[in-house]
Formats: sequence, C-alpha cells, structure tokens
Amino acid sequence: MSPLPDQAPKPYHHGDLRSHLVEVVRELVERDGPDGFSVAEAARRAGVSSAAPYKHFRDRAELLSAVALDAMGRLRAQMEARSQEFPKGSIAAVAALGKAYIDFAHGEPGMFRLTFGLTEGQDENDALMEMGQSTFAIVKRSVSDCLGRPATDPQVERSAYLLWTIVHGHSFLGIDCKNAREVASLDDWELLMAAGYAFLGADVDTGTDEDAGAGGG
Amino acid sequence: MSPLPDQAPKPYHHGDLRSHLVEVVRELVERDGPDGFSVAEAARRAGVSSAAPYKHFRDRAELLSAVALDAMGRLRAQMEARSQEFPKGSIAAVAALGKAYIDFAHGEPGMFRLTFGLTEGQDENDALMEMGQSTFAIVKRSVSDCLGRPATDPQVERSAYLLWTIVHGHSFLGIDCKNAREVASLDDWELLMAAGYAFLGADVDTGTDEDAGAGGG
DNA sequence: TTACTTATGTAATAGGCTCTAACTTTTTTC
DNA sequence: GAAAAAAGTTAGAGCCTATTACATAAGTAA
Repeated sequence: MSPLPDQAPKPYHHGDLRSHLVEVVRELVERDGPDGFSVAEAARRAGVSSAAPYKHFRDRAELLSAVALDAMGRLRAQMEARSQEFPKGSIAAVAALGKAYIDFAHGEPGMFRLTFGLTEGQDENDALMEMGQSTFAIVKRSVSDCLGRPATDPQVERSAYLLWTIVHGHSFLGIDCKNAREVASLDDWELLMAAGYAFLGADVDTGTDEDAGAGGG
Repeated sequence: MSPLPDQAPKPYHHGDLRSHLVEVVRELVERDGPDGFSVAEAARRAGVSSAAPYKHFRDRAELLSAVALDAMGRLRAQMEARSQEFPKGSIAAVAALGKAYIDFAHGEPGMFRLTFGLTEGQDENDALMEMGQSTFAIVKRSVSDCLGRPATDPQVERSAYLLWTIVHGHSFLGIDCKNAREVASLDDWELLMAAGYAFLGADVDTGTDEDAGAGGG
C-alpha cells in the first residue's frame, strides 16, 4: 500500500495532529488501560515521529488529560440528551441521567476509569474539575426540578449527591466486579428508579409507566 | 554512614524480600499512584539489585497484584473489626462496615484505587476476585442479620448491593472529586445511616443513639 | 565433611519509553 | 518577500522492564 508517486507523498505537516492524537490515545487507552498506553505508540499510529506529540502536549500526562476532558464532555452531552427524552421534573428524567452515566461506563470503561480515576495531580487540573462540576450541576438541576426546590437547597444537593454515589458506585462495580452485579441480578433501570423513589419520594410524577422498559437498552 | 567492619556487612540474602517489597511498593503507590511506581525504585529501596524482585514476582503486574491483595485483606479485616462494635442486626452495624470502607479509601487512597481500579487483566486474578467476593459476603451477612432473612434472599442481595454502590461511589468521589463531597456537606455517618434507613427500613433497631457520633472519627 | 540441588542474589544487557536539543520545513505575519 | 512562529524530524540521554548468565547461600544426603 505504498503511495503512488503522483499522489501527494504525505505532507510535512499533519493538519490536525492534536485532535488526531486524542482520538488515537482514546482507542489505545480503551484497549490497554491508562497505564498501558504509550506516547510513542500513539505517535506511530498517527504516522508521525515519536517527538511530534510534544509539540502539542507538554508531556504524557497532559495528553491523557486532554483525552479525559474530551471523554467527560461526551459523557455530559449524552447525559443531557437522554434526560431530555423524559418530562422535566420526573424521576425518570433523573434516572435517565444515571442511565447515560452507567451506559457510558460500560461502553467506554477505559475512558470512564481515566476520567475519574486519574490518579495523581489532577486535583490541579482546572478544566477537568470544572467539567466535573458542570456535569454534577446537571444532576442537581434535574433533582431540583423533581423536588420543586431551588438547586441551592441543601436537600437538593444532598439527594443529588446520594444519587450520584449510587450511580457512580454501580458504574464502577459494573466495570471492576462484573460478578457482583450479576449476584444482585439488578436491572440498571430498576436500580435507578428504586434509588429515585428512595431519595426523591414516591409522590413525584415518574414520567414513565411502571414497566415501560425505558432502561432496557 | 558506612557499616563498621565488625558488623555483619549485609547478608547476601535478604531474609524476606517478598514481604518487604510488598510493603515498599505500598508506600510508593500511595505516594505516586499505581502508574508512578517502578520495580526498579522498589528494589533500590529494599536494598537489592533491580533484578532481585523478579525472583519473587513474574513481572510488575504480579507485584502490584500482591500489593492489591494485601490491601484488600486489610480492608476486610478493618470492616469486620468495626462492625463488631455494634449490635448484631443493627443498621449501625451495617453502616459501620461502610464507614470502615470509606475510611480506608480516604486513609489509603492509593491502595483503594489500586484494589478496585486495577485496569487490565485482573478479571482473571482469581485470588483478588475471591477476596472481593468474600468482602461483599460480609456486607450480605450483615444485611441479612438486619433484615432477618437468609443471606441468599434476593432482597438481601439487592439491598446489600445498593448499599455497596453508595459506599463505593462515595468513597471514590471523596478521593477523586473532593469538592463534590463538600458541596453536599454530608457527614459520612449521616450519609450511611440515611442510606441504611432508606434501604433497610426504619423499623429496625439502629443500635445507636441519634447523635451518638459513632461516625465522628 | 563433601557433593548435589534449590533458592535467592548480582551484573550485564537488550530493547522500549519519555522527553529534550538542535535542525528543517511549512505557514503566517507584517 | 523576509522574519517569525508553528509543527515536523533525527539523535540521543537517561530511566525502566525483563532476561540471561553467573555467584552465593542453605538444605539434604552420602
């Protein structure tokens, strides 16, 4: 598959190496885990020298951060999209946020782990932290709609956080301890609605029939 | 600080290098995260050549697994010890398991992440999986006592799993997103008891006064 | 005691990775 | 159109993993 002589032999500049690297690293991390990936292999896959990435990222960690930020952005987008399929203020709308979260974790476990499990120094990664905050803000807003109280209400924050812990924990356990999930033989949606009723009250419009199966996918 | 000639100059054999390495690596992982640690540095700290560890562990991953297994064993021991401080069958006894879990995560975040976040290939690590199962079994037994149903009862498994997700999620969020926890301004024990009441029912003996402060530490 | 075997170290080294330095080729800017 | 900036390249220092061949110690048996 060598390029024909007539075709542009391959431009000196890549065009958009930065984005391409983020995408390639995403695949590598998904395949090998955050530790398994190497800048060198990413460069090879992108068709550039092993030094090229360092023109766009200070070091390996910064490249990983960019990938994590990208992933978190997609997670947030998916959450918002899913939630809008249900009536505003319904428990189902809150549960849908959780379902999107869980599906993301199962669909892209490497990214999920990377996003939340970035072990070191990410406390100081402002962009990542802000993105995390704004994602949690979506949950709070949804819970706020559901309870009919302002998003700053302590009970809203408390309920939102409790729900988040369940969803976050369930997502991680689903990745790490696949068997534990089977033991509980719990459907995602069933778990989410149970949690919703427990912490948001049963007197709220659910926005879905008892067995509509919205969480089947 | 060179050794005096009279003192045994340093035996050729270490004595118990395997255990020593596990301990040293624990410190390194706690300091630098699972990715930051290197076999070479561990060997240096243990005072042996960089090839010596490979006489006890096939590779880096196996050494990390041993450290993770050790950590999980300690976690389990702490859970059992704490739970026994409360009446058998009480919600507090269940909550104490969770408190031990959370405290472990906060006290040894590196170990906690390592134990549960071992990214790759650990699905096939039988010892680690078994240890995980037996830890969850403790939770199930405690929930079983609390609900007065056999540990194999679906509702017991379901409640135990739900509680585990909360505790697991809260533990991880406490490590990764320290701010989120503050936002919710939730005391660990308060969260645990709230979860206990929500999923184990309020009609059960709590085993602790409303504000006994058992979770203050 | 001496010889054989096994366990546990060491030294040396191949090969891979991270990141830097110095240089080259495009692109942008004035 | 020349200077400056951006984005590549090659070469290489230094660290790490893991292997190989060899050395030392301890246990066992004659």
